[in-house]
Amino acid sequence: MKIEDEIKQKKFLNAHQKAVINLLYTVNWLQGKHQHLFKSFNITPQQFNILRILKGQHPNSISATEIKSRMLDRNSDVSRLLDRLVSKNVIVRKACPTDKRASDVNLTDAGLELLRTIDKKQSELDNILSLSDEEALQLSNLLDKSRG
Amino acid sequence: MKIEDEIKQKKFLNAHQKAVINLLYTVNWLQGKHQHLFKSFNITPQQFNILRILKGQHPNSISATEIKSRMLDRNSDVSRLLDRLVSKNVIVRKACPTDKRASDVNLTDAGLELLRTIDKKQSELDNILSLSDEEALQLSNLLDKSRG
DNA sequence: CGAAGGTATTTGTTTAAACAAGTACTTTTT
DNA sequence: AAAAAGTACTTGTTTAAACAAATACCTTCG
Repeated sequence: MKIEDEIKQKKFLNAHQKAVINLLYTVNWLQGKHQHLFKSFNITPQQFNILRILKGQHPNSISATEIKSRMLDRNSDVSRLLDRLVSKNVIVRKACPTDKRASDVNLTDAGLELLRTIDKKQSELDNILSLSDEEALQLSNLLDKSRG
Repeated sequence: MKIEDEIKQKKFLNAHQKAVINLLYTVNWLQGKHQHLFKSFNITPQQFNILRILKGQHPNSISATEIKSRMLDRNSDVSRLLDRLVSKNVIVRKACPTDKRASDVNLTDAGLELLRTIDKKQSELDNILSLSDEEALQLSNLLDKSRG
């Protein structure tokens, strides 16, 4: 369905404005799908984002600051996001031996297990976009270019 | 800058996954820009979204339900969003004469004035994306297709 | 060395999102 | 016409964002 019909706005000032609104609308739709999947595992998309980053690093640990720099939303309150993940027993925070200000964050066995479980449903996520591989690539390239 | 470098993740499972992550990342970036602009007017992007919908309708009124159906984020708590706009004196809520459950929402003069002021800065928004008109259109079409 | 400045993270506070449940109608159905 | 079902919100509550400020530690430089 075209964006004009989705939000019942027939006219846009120009192609840029239309693309911006379409981006905002589409990601909202996308986040809804993500939330639905993650909710069954009792985590939020942002929490999954952190788990994904930790997995890429596993079995090495990583600091909160480094996590923040890799997050999709860098304005996040990483400190309290980590608190929530600790209370779910999927990550652990240890004091960094070389820098007492910093913390080393790691996945727990339970965290790894959770990621494995989610991975099994990952296919549902990967095929959310109704695009061919070539179109997906084209979209990604346009997005890279969009950010200037 | 490519998404790989932005989030320091070199490998993606496939083109779909990369496009999904790029979408989430790009919109986050985009919302940051929007928030920065709207903050100077003391409103949130969602509040602006509602004002924009009301403007498209002006001088006619529109119900809360209809506003919700046109919003970019349809899960919003429209009721309290409208409360906040009322308390800022930019909209008014009247009882709908034909349906006592419904409310008629309208922009106030102050609301129109606010929109005019924002419009003057609109050009900053319209050129956020570093894309040609053709590319913007192409992006919009890919997004429409993405949602299936 | 010791002040000055930078970094990593936590904490506080205000505001908004998320989800469920309630209220007051209106419309449909029997 | 009265019960049942649907609609248009509103309210309550829990959880998370947003933004500013504080804390504790590291680094640098005179």
